[in-house]
Amino acid sequence: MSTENENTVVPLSKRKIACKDCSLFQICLPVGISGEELERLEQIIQRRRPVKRGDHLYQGGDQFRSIYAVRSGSIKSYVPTESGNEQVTGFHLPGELLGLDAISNRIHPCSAKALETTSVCEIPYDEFELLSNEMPVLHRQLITLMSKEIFEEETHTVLLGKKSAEERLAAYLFSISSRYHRRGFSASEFYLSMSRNDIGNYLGLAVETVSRMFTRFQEDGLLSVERKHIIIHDLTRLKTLAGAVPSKCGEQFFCLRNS
Amino acid sequence: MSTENENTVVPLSKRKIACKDCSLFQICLPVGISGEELERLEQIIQRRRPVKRGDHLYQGGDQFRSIYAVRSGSIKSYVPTESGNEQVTGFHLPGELLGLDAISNRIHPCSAKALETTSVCEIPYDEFELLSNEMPVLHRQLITLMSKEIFEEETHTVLLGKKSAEERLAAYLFSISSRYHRRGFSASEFYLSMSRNDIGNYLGLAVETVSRMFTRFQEDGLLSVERKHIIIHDLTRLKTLAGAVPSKCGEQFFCLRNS
DNA sequence: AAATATAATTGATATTTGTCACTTTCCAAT
DNA sequence: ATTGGAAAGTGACAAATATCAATTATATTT
Repeated sequence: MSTENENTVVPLSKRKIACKDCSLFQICLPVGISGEELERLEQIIQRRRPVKRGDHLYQGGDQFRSIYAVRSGSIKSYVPTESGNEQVTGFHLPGELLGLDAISNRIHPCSAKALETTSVCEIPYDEFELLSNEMPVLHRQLITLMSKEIFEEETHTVLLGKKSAEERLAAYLFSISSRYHRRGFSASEFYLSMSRNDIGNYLGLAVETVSRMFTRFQEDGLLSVERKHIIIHDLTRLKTLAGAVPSKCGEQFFCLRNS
Repeated sequence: MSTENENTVVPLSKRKIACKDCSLFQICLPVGISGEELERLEQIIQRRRPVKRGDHLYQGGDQFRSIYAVRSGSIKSYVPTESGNEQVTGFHLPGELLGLDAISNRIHPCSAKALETTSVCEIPYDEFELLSNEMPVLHRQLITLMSKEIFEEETHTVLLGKKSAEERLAAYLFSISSRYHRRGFSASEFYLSMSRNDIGNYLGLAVETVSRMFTRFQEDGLLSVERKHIIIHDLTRLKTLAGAVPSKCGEQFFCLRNS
């Protein structure tokens, strides 16, 4: 079962850091939400005590109660399958939401596990719904974020359906790089919080293949890799290696996460 | 460019068939929308003249204006890539929506092409938005449908990431069967409106592999296939062959489309 | 700090599926 | 009805990646 009730939750409004002061504000709530609206939203947002590496935010099959926004750290979403393997469906970095796939069914189809010590904002969905009746801007913002998520999933479908192992890893690294960059971190140097196993799983590749690709990229001088520490030497070439981009969308494609 | 402006559009309210009389009502608008609310929604819904096989509803890169619901026929969504190939991202049967991936960006990342003569309801998004401000139930319904779509995409990610060619085709046929069944058609006998090429593309397989799998299934007595005409002889075995299902979600998984 | 378990890497080999070439069947246009 | 072209099916072969096995490096625990 979920660890949901084992952690103390504290209303965000009673803590020092409010949304308007949060460094993720622009990413998490990009539309114009006015001061008063923001205050009311904050009253329902709860900040959980940080979850430790390996802890679950929720598990597949759990009742759906809240959606979550990552504040710091990172979360892996995966579909636990009967056979015991899992399929990793996504990684969530600061400013990104998770749990959106459970709204319709009120049951989490995925599990969500912290890859490191991670803190999240919890948004109890029933309260969010209630508030949204008076503040349509909240619904609109959720719809926008869900549309982005659908787009991201399609992008991943292209990756799994069309790309070679090399293109997959390149696309993956480029995506992580862009997302970190957006958050004010270096685009060319970062730590991967996920294991090679998780990366391979997410990309539909064997761990060994991921290792070999890292080795190849390093031999080619594209990047330096030492375990989880990555330095990209040529971002342009990385993007090229990542391959096929939807035509006509042009830069839109790569900039979506950043807009 | 899009064919969007080449077709005559007629307000649905001026036509004989209204939502409440539509056989897809339960599928397209499953939540309780009251009589008055429905009428107001219908006033903005437009029914396009049927689109012919091969015609586009919109193309990748087009400006986003509306979301669409399929009334009859079928639509293929695909990401056109620079290299000229495409990645098929989904098939839309009667009662299903498309265009949800374009809401955030206001540009269609995918193209949508009719697989046969198809009629759709067009929902101009700006007007839908305006109406939703007064009728939060509309927003709620859209959010529910988007959540389902995200879930479906995750299911497809599991297919592409973990399943063998045999499992992929079995899962595909089972999905189509369930969706037709839900619409009051036979679960065991149907026509596939999409080509082997499209199926293979969608499933991340070569056309030839799809052909071989059909042959194998037929030799095994699982089904009869004659071009696009399919008769499933053993739905239970088909479901078993389709393989991995998220644990704990149990029947939820397969019943989602039906609830 | 040592011991143990976990994760990552590398090489050798196997397997699945893709590619290519060709044939057959079907559908649509004349 | 005929014909041309696309779609589907089949076999032979190739290639990419998975699997297996072994080693090394790195965390984690005691």
